[in-house]
Amino acid sequence: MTDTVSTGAADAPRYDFRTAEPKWQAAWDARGCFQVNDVPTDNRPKYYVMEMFPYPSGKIHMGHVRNYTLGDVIARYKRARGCSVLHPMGWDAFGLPAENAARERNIHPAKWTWDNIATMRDELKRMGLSLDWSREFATCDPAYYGHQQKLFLDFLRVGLVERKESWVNWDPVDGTVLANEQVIDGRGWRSGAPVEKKRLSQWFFSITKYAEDLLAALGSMDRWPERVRVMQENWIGRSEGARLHFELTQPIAGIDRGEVYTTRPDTLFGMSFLALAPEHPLAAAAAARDPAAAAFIAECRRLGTSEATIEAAEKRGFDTGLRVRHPFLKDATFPVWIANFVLMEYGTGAIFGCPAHDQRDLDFARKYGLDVKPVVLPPNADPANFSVGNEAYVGPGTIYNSDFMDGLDVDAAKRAVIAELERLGIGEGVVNWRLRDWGASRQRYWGCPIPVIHCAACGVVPVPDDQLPVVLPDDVTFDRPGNPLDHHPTWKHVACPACGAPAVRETDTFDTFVDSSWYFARYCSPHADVPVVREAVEHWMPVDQYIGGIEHAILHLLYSRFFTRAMKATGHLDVEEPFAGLFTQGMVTHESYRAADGRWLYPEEVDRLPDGAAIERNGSSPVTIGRVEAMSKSRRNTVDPGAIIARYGADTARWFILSDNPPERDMEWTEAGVAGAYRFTQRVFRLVESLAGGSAAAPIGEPGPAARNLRRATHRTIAAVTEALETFAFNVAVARLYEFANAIGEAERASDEPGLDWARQEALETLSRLIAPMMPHLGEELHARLHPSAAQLVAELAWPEADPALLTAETVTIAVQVMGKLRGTIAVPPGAPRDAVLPAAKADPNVARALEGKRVVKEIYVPDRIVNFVVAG
RNA sequence: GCGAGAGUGGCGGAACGGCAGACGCAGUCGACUCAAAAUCGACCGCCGCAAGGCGUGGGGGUUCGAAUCCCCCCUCUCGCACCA
Repeated sequence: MTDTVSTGAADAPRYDFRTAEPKWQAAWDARGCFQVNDVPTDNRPKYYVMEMFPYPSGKIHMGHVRNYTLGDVIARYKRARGCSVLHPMGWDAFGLPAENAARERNIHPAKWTWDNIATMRDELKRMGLSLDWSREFATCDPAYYGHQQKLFLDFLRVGLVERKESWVNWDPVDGTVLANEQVIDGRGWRSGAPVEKKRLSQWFFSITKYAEDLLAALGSMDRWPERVRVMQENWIGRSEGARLHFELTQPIAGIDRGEVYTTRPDTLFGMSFLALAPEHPLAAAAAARDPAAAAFIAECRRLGTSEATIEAAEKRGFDTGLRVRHPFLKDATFPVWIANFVLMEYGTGAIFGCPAHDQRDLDFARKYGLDVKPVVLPPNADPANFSVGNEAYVGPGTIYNSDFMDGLDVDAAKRAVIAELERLGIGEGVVNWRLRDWGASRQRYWGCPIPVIHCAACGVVPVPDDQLPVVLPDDVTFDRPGNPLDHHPTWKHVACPACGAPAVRETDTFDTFVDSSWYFARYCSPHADVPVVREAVEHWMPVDQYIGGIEHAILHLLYSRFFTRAMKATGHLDVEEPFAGLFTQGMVTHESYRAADGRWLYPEEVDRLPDGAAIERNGSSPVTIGRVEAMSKSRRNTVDPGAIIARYGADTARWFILSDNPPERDMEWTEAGVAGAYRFTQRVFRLVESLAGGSAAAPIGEPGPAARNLRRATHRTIAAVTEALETFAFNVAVARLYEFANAIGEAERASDEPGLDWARQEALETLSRLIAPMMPHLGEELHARLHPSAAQLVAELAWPEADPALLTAETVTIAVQVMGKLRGTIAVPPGAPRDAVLPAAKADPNVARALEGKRVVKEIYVPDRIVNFVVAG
């Protein structure tokens, strides 16, 4: 055949993604390319890749596109590498926005949610993701949440769930309780309203029972980002110290002592006061007899955690007039204060204050004129002169002024004092955790009902398994504040399953984080009539690669780790860690635009001028170009994926999003970048068109140099792209494919030498397959054009293998340095011997000039890399 | 304050201790066009006419050789933050 190099023709064939993309999506679908069995029927290695499932808020956004593209590249690559790949998708479908829509627009939350799911499913399908759609589910479906109720009841049976009264975070705007994890800087994570403290009866998952294990396991999770592990570590917050009690000189309201937790028991002799959290029972006892104390406590509560944050530096206290005895100093007593900086949630809600060696205690002591008595002497300090000013001494040193601890260092003193406290029976060494149990009750309609019944006679009665699922009623109204389930005329009134007497259903629903704490397990057997089928989860779990945003570093990921352990404890599965590998992607950002009158403008409302300035599209008034920041509706710097896919195709969107930068960093979405990616799809298509479908035979004799070089480029690209995909360096994989396309284009221009078409055929075929994880539709289209009668799709083909013999170039260029500075390059065969290379290096004119008149004292030669002459003088 | 990460052309970014800036975007010039778009070709770190010099946040060090390893410092981003 002859080479018909079509370059630059105006009528060059154009890749029509509008017909190609639906065509290949239908082909994958028809052949069930991405479906796997719950329990394997072959012995291929399993690979479970999953992205965080979306909340069906309306339409997909660019963050989804990035997330699902990343996962899809991995899924397609692993499939080509011979794995049986589980790649599922579903919907995190319960949540407050659905109720807000109901209140604001009078749409039922279920309808709003299912309509959004339909829209978003459609959009995801247009992306050409290699998902097993037969596993799709939504968490708002009783077929899902009924099993969640079963899990809850199982957890209840083994004591991993309990109902207890506690101080909770109350969001006055959303009208619900929030978990600690959902309070950001003292404000509700959704509403942004200052959170109040309330005492309520709530359901708690006993996540603290696994504190030790959740922390210890982080150490071996080497495929998680360091960042996330550290965040979880801090959140779990292990500390070692002592718990001890102080006797009150006079009991109050039946209380005769106060218990504190400290990590510095070695400073016990430096005590000058005891401080209570405002919510502490002893504080309440003091308030009961002293209106001033009550007023102080009320003031603390009114300020709440939110404004307390703003006033963080301001320490406030109230002296109750109570006094406690020191455990070791016979006659010493100390005042008991209520202090706003002591947290009821941590330790025992009470501390002993040692101002000399704790900055907070020192600030407090200075403000209220309390004693400051040093008991740790810094190295080389003079005990007669050492004193503490406005900075507490928290470093190492020798204990003094401390009776039996005198002369010990800090660690030895801690051991000594704990031993003494234990001997006297007034305290003990303990490990303390910052982690709290997970309060999961929410006073909301659009969530999974908590399957218990409250009976006046029997107490809390679990709903019997055979009455599950407890289904949400459809006929609810949103015309008044509060929980519609509670307002419903009949739903909550049921007979007690134990005694048959009239009883009341629990009207709280679960925190939606419960829904997402086990969905990865449900995907393994999504249609089973039990929560999970053991055989299926044992085959597929853990998730080999989980991908999502960093914003879930604590909440979702920690809850899921807990749930997996609890499911193991209740016999549902047999793994501890749900996610063996975790990848956290960066955000998608965009420039923001502002009109002269301050209105934010969408990118499509703005035109860029050649000089870089911007004007409004319909009016030519100037536009201020703002910062590049995360896409958000409020700043209107969003780009609708649906519009991009309609205009450029899914492959272009996928290619650009992968090519821009490393996936863990924030990427900037730009129109120019998308256009560049689109041009590449057309260029690659033209390369294949130019070969015009024939299959070229191998040459009889030795192929020409252009053919040989192209073959080497082909095999080196296979190796390079493989390596890049293995390490998540998708931007590098893209770069290697650009280079490869350039190499193919160059070969095209070579003379019609023997074997060139044959080498081009191999190159293009390889290109179609290497490109397919990123641009699957284009990959199929190229493959079909190269092999019009092919029986298999690229999606069904194995990954190309690089021939090791073709991985090195025929000649290598070696850099020649003199004293570490580059003076020239020489071309030699790979692995050329030292005594052939060094004379050639010296013969290079530039090198010769640099060596002139110098004495070479050392010659460094690293084969295929470098020559370096070290000279004297 | 504590912790984690990052500083490389106009921009995004490449680079087992071995030719810094691959690849893309933007830009410049040229070809093809009546013209434009598209396409194709060439150029594209800084200073310099050139020879050459200088260059990976700054300063030291190790090495024949450092963006890369070690020490000190600076800046930025993110997370946590009264946790006793």
